[in-house]
Amino acid sequence: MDSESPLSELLCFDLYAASRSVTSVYRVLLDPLGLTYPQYLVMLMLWRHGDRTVRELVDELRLDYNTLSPLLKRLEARGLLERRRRPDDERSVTVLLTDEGRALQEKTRDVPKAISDAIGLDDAVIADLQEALRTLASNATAHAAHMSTNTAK
Amino acid sequence: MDSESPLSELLCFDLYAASRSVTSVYRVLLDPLGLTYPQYLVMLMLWRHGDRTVRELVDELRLDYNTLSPLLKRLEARGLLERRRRPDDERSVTVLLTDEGRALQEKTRDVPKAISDAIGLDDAVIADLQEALRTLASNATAHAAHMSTNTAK
DNA sequence: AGCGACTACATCGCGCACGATTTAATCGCG
DNA sequence: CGCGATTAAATCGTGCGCGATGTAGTCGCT
Repeated sequence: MDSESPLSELLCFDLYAASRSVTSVYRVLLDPLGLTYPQYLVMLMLWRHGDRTVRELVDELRLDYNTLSPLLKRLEARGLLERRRRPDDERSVTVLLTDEGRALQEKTRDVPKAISDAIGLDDAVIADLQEALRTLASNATAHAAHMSTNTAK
Repeated sequence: MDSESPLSELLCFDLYAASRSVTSVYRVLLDPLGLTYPQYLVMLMLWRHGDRTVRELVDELRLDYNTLSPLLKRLEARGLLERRRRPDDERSVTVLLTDEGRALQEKTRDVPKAISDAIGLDDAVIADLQEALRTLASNATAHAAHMSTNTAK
C-alpha cells in the first residue's frame, strides 16, 4: 500500500489483505460444496468433535452469536445439521450433524492439501507465522476490550 | 481452534481471527471519528497521496469496485470527499478531499501509536510477519485466480 | 466513419461481522 | 420461596466483501 506508514499500520493492512486472499482460495474450493469459509469452520468443528452447543462454537471459533445464529440457521435449512434445545437447560441449543452433514465431510478431503499448496510456505515459516499471529490476536483483543471500557484515554 | 488439523489450515484460522481482532482495535479508535477501517484506508491514501481515481484506489487497496463504490458514496455523503467525472475520460471518476476531509486527518494523529501498542510486537517480529504475509497473499491470490479459471482439477 | 472489444464504474444480491436490543431460562442470595 | 442478576440465544440495522450483471465511454481496426 504505502511506504511511509509506521510499520504496525502497514502490517495491519497486509494482515487484512492476506486474510481476504486466503478466504478467496477457500471460496474456490468450497463454493462447489455450497459452503462459505465460516460455514466450513462450523462443519469442521462438528466433524472433528461431535455435537456442540452454540456457546461452544462461539468460544471455539471466536465468532459472536449474532454471526453464528443466522449461519447455523442456513446450514440447518440446507439439511446439514439440526438445532435442538437442551432438555436440561432450555436456554442452550445443541447443534448436531444430519447424515447429509456427515456425508459432506468426504467431499472436503482434498481441501487441506489445496490450501497448503496455495499458501506456498514451508512448515517452519508457517509455525513462526502462526505463533506471531496468535500473540498479536491475543494482545489486540485484550487491548480492544480494555480501550472500549475505559472511556478516557 | 484445534490441534489435529494440518498446519496450513490452522494458520488460516489464526489469520482470520487475527485480522478480525485488529479490525476491532481500529473500530474502537475510529468509531469516534465516524470511520470504519476500510474507510480509514481510503482516507489515508488521499491524505498521503492526494487525489486518486477510483481505479487507483481499487489497485492500491486491493478492494473491488463493488466494495469501494458504495463506500466512497458514503464518505461523500458525510462531506469528507467529492467524486468528479474526469473531463478527459468520462469513464473515470476522480476522488478528492473536501476541507472537512482534510481536517479529519488531525484527529487520527494518535492512531498509529495506539495500534502499535495494541499489537504489542517489536519491529523485528513485525517485519518478519509482514514479509511472510505478503508472500502468502501473493501466492494465494495467484493460486485462487488459477484454480477458478481451470474448471478441471 | 463504423463497430466490436475493452475499460471504468455502478448496482444488485447474499452472507458475513458486529454493536445494540430483546426474550426466555436459570442462578444466587437473602 | 421470591426476585434481581446473569446467561444463552435470537433479532435488527449497518457496512463491508464479492460474484454477477448492467451501462456508458473509449479504443482499435478496418
